[in-house]
Amino acid sequence: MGLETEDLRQIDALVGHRIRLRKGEALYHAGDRFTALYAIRIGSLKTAVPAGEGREQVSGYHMLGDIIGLDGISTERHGCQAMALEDSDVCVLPFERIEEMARAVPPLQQNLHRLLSKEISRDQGVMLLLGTMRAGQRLAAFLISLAERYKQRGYSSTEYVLRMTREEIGSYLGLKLETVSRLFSRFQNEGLIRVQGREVKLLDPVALRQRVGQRA
Amino acid sequence: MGLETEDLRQIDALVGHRIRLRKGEALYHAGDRFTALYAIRIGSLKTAVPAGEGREQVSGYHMLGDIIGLDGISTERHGCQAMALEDSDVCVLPFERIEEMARAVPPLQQNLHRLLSKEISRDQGVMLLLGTMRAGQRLAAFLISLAERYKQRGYSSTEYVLRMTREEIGSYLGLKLETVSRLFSRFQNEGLIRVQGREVKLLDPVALRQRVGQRA
DNA sequence: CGCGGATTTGAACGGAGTCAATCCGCGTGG
DNA sequence: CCACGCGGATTGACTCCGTTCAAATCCGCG
Repeated sequence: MGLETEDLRQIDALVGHRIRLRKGEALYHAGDRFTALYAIRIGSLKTAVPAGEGREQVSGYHMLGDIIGLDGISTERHGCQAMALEDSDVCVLPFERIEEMARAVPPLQQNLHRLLSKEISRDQGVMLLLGTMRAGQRLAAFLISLAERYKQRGYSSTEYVLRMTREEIGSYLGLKLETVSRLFSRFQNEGLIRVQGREVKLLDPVALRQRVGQRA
Repeated sequence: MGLETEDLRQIDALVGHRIRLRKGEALYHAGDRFTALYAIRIGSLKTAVPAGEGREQVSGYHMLGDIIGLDGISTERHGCQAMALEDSDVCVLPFERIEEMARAVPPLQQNLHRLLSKEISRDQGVMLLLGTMRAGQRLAAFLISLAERYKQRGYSSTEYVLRMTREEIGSYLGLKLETVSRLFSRFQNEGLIRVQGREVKLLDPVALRQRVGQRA
């Protein structure tokens, strides 16, 4: 996901400019011409793929250090929309310049490949979640994955604030918002978490993790 | 998905050796060390990611010209298993050599990036399928996608032989094998297709395509 | 020719969706 | 300052699609 500090310095060398986004503002839309990748420096974004008839599915939640836009390379057009979930700041990484530098700097080339491959692995994880897990397992997996990502970034791994609505979480997990809401309540009753609106505290991460692997 | 003839010639230059696979034989397993990508020259393979407790989910069906193994780059280990669905032949493309050549030959570099990005787009399509579609829509989408891929390769786009069992198809689509079987029967009763075992004929591709987009 | 895996089909169950009512929190304007 | 409005969240009742369990049949292959 994120890159090492060493690599960040390399990245800095090819940064174009920065873009400020207000909450709810789109960085790009599905169908827009692809020219660059974007590194998140402040805030968080969701990506959503069009699902016909104006509907859409949330395909990812991205935070500090994440690099987005990778799916646009093949068609030269973005396949999804990226929207700020809060006021955010992203760096523009012109892709042509990335390719140039990747040719000259092998470690950067490797990082790029790893980045792309990691995204593939991430997507496979989501496919597994959507294809084989029950609703409760999905939400548990989601909460744990968030915890791990916050931890990596130096934040608390047991307490965080959701940036997405119940509906967006549901869309991401292939569930309806009512189901997500009910599961939050159930997890709270079972003493696994404490929820209040978007504030979440994981009271029993171990039990939560077990939930992911079991058939209930 | 596949590459142009021009590119295939480039690829040929970096081919290692060939591997012959018998039906049911694995090209690699999840956890195996990653060293190369593989181009399918004859036959077809499925990829499957482990899903805990010996279970697994089919994550892809790959045929002539497809290149597999992309998810192993980031961790240097394969994240899934690749198994031949029939006697097959694959070319080994040592990844180190690919990276070398990509540095020297920009068009090859671009192809590699496109390849990786295309895989991400494909996965997003599957996520959409698993996250938003009903069972009937999923199978219809699957049948159509197969038709398109066969067409691209010069085969009939309305008549083909499934290489996967009902169970494997179900696993790929997030359904149980009984559901897949029932849907085949229903589609046949509705005059959309003709099925006999693994032989499928699309009688009304247009209606089938409509099925994907509607809420039933 | 017979075995075993794959497929089909039926009946009953249950988990998540749908529809609907209510509540909560927050920004906005009177 | 506070009442109002509105989007988001919660909760309940009921429905329905896909699963589960079970049995029968088909079929490829040794």
